[in-house]
Amino acid sequence: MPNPDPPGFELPLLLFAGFRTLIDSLHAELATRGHPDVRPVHGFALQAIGPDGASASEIGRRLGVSKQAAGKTVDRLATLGYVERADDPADARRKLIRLTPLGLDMLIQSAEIFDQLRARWVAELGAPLVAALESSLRRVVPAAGFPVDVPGWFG
Amino acid sequence: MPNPDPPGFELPLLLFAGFRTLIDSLHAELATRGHPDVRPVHGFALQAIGPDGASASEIGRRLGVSKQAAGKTVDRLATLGYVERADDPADARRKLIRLTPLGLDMLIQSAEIFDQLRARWVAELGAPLVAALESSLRRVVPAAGFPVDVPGWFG
DNA sequence: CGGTTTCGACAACCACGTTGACGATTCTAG
DNA sequence: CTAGAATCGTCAACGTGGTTGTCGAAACCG
Repeated sequence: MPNPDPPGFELPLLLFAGFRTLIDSLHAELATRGHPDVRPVHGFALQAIGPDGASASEIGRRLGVSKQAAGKTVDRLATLGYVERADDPADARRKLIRLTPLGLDMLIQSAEIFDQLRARWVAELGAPLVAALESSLRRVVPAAGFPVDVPGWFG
Repeated sequence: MPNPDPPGFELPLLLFAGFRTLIDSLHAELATRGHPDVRPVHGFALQAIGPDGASASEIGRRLGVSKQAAGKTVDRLATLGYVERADDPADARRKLIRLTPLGLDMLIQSAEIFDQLRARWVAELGAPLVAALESSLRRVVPAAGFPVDVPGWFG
């Protein structure tokens, strides 16, 4: 019977707390920069759309959710003014989802804030420890590019 | 303008992916051990209840959610057979939520599986790297005991 | 050309969270 | 001791993010 010190349940808690800390800080900062209404889910969706745009089905695929769920998220993002739908001239079925300038700004700001947050960790822990943390995690998580399926994991 | 390598947005992704990996593995394994229907949220709730039991309001406080939300979760847990409600002899308002043998078993199995999963990381990375990962995170996350408020973070 | 696939939308549903309100009970001051 | 305040659990209404199933329209392909 394994009984290591510390107990195994601390590891997931720490990982989640670290993730949460970063996301919460990101959105607190985004709120002060003109993006008060954006939620974590929206940030991931905006990332999935990217500067080149994508169809709703494609977004769903990248996010690991159904096209219907992606469509709903796009609806909300459109309401918030972060994306717009345009007809695809090459395929009358598709609607191309594109970032508005506001959406693009949000993406740019997020990248900047994330860099600052990482820098804060470097200031706290030193560059080697942060690098070790990243490389350790890279080795232990199953290979997944950006399109990591984040939503819905709780349900 | 900070432009470190790797970019800052990789860090939260890695943390989340690490967390996700552990939780997914946990529940895949739990499913093979007689707990197929339990969800991540339920595991946290069971932890919040603990072997000594707790009131619904107390569970909500530990989880960082409203007492109403905690009550709903308790409902589902009771339906699944993981907890039972008992009148508190000392306070007619309270209902004491206690783990059933099934709920206690789930908690015990979870601890065991988490230990095994951590051991797997140790086998992959070596004990020093895993320890460094944990101690780094401990330093960088705001102090929070077990009752880390996990649910609802996405909404 | 016709069968199959894909796209986006609609509906119904579920899980999990929120506020606000409520009676019942307990705590606490005066 | 009793009146007011706080707490407990529950109910109702709602929001958000997910699911499946269905559907017509359009595109793809043998």
